Amino acid sequence: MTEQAIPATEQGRPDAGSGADRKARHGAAAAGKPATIYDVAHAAGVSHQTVSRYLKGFEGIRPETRAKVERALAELDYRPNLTARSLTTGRSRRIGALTHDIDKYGPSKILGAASAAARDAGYVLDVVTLDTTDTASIREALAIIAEHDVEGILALSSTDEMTHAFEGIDFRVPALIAAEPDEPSRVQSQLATVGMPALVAHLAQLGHRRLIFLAGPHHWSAARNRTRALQVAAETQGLEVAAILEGDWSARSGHELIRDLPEVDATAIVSANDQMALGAVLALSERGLDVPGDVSVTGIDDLPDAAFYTPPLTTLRMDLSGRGRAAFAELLSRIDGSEAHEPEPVQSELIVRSSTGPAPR
Amino acid sequence: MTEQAIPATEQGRPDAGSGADRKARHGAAAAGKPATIYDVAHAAGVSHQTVSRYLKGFEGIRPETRAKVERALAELDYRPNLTARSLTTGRSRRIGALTHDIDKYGPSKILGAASAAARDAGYVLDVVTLDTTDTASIREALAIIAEHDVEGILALSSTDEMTHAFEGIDFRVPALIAAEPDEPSRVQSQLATVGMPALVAHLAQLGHRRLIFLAGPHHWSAARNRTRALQVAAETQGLEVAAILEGDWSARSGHELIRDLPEVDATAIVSANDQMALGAVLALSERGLDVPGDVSVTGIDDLPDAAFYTPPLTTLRMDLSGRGRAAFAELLSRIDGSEAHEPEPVQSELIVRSSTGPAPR
DNA sequence: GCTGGCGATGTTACCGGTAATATCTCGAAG
DNA sequence: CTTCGAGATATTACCGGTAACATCGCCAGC
Repeated sequence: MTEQAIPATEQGRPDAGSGADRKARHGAAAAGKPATIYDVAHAAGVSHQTVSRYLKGFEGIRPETRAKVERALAELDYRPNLTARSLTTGRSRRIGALTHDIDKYGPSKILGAASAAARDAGYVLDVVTLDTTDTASIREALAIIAEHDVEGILALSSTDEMTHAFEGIDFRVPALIAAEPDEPSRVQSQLATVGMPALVAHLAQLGHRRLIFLAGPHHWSAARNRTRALQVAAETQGLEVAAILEGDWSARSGHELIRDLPEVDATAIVSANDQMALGAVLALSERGLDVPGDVSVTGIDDLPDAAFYTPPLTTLRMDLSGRGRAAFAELLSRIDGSEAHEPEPVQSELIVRSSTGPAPR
Repeated sequence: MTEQAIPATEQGRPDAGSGADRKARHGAAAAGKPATIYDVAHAAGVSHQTVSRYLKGFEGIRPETRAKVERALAELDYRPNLTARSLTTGRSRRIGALTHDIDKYGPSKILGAASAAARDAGYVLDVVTLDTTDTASIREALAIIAEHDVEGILALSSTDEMTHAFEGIDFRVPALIAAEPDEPSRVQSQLATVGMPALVAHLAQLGHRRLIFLAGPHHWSAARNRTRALQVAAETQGLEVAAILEGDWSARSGHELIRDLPEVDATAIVSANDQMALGAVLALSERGLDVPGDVSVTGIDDLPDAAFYTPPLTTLRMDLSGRGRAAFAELLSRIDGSEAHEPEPVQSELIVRSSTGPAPR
């Protein structure tokens, strides 16, 4: 299948003889280099455009032509060069993903789900991590992403800095922050209407009347969302919020907040995530308080590990994977202009385990 | 391919004035479209090649020309188009990253570190996740990555399937699996020579003589590595390994393995990671056994949360970030052919907390 | 039998860069 | 005063695709 096998069929050139080696490159695809559509076209004895048409699924190709192309394609193990394609079409099939705390469960879970959804849609995620949370470093990361010619931008952590960095930038491509789907809420938050009330009701039913809330960092919209939901639910159901303490999502911060409390004047601690709850449980036991004997503790998220904490944690299960998928789907619909089917509201479900029990006398 | 067809008019004409609109596109960068070097060249009144030279840092440009280019560059807020550049240079500044379990702490931590290292080197990571561990799906993911024209490929989980999928494929670019740096070991594993012996010595010193090992899944090279290290250390120090039970890294598996044990005939449980240790602790307490009063438990990794388990977990801290950075550095050196400076051996350090204590009588 | 129309395919232009080559300008040497 | 050479800059080709346009062959209609 080498070059000279195609005799004088060379298209429009009169001097068929000597011209044969002029484009030796397109003969038997040179050493190791991936085959191009020109190689395929040459091997099939058609024009590159015919190959391109075939690849696009164009119907009007005669069966015998089609067969030749298919054979050449298979023989040369052709793989399209996305770079070249993207240069003309502007479609790079790449999405920029922006995140810090990728080693934290939430963002990485969302990332994983978004990435899987992306792969199914033929996209890959260009991940750029942030060292710090300041707006400047976010802007820099955005610049890197922009150079890489992505079709959309997805931010995986919804902090104020992120929101701020996104404002006033002309991305030229769709960009969105994968926030909890309810914030800021157009529709009523499912967490606020169902999940959190259920959690609070659970505590109320156990006789608790006073609780301490461990909040997430205030610059995260998800944290504010959860705090607000708790406040509303507690008020509605007549529970008193003795204190709202702000942590940073980490177990360490949950531990420190409870450890440094002058006194634990509540029978329940509600934490904005599971990890702070984990730290709180440890701090309580260090203070000689039993969970759930003296104090009940709850989390939010339902990490896979939360079922195996000692004691297993009562928590609100949040569908983070769904959030990642939904975020990607939303972005995708904005990219190709298709109608975004209303995202199914993310469910939060109360999971009762042994970290909650009857309030002590 | 004959090119004499060129209208001949364009070339040498000196009529600078009227030609201005010939390429109106390159005038005031059309609506929203990013500026190209042609736009910049036009604005600066030089050729696009001069702009390209400037961008490459070429020295021999006259100061006044340089100034014009700089001004135009700033004015148009020029950003290079990586896609176009990569088409000619073949350098896409992209690395394909392959992973499953991205929501697990280990892989995501490694990914985060690799991504940060990549960003510092001007690269981004194209992340493709895997649903399953089978070779076929890995191959498919590799095909996706290959189309996206990456300069190197990094696999973040070192399972046998991954190794197998990598064999016999001509990637045309460097590819490596981010294994624990010691496996298969050219140099002696630091875990085997320092970390694990220290852990075992710690237990021996507390009077333990019999232990149960919770191993990771055997198809992970890291799991085999850890198992072997434990066996050697135990034998060397005269401790008996009562059983080796294989889990899947998850807390759930650790819990099940210990829960289903007919009897716990050992005074210590050594787990191949922290999460299985977490599950083991819960199972022990459900069996009425106190940690560390009746049984001591240790992990490996030192997850951020491990210090806040109840009780806080004695573990071997592994430098996963270092591993991610090292993997990327190694890949990068293979890409640009530079000499790979010998990777610093990843340290493992014994962290003693309260999940270990004196062996009971 | 000429011509219009259409289906199938080929040719050229273009995307935005970089590499290779050509041209232009000037100062120094002959 | 030429000529030469080197530095500075401009022109052209090319990367591998897609889009737009051109061409070719064949059949139907007048």
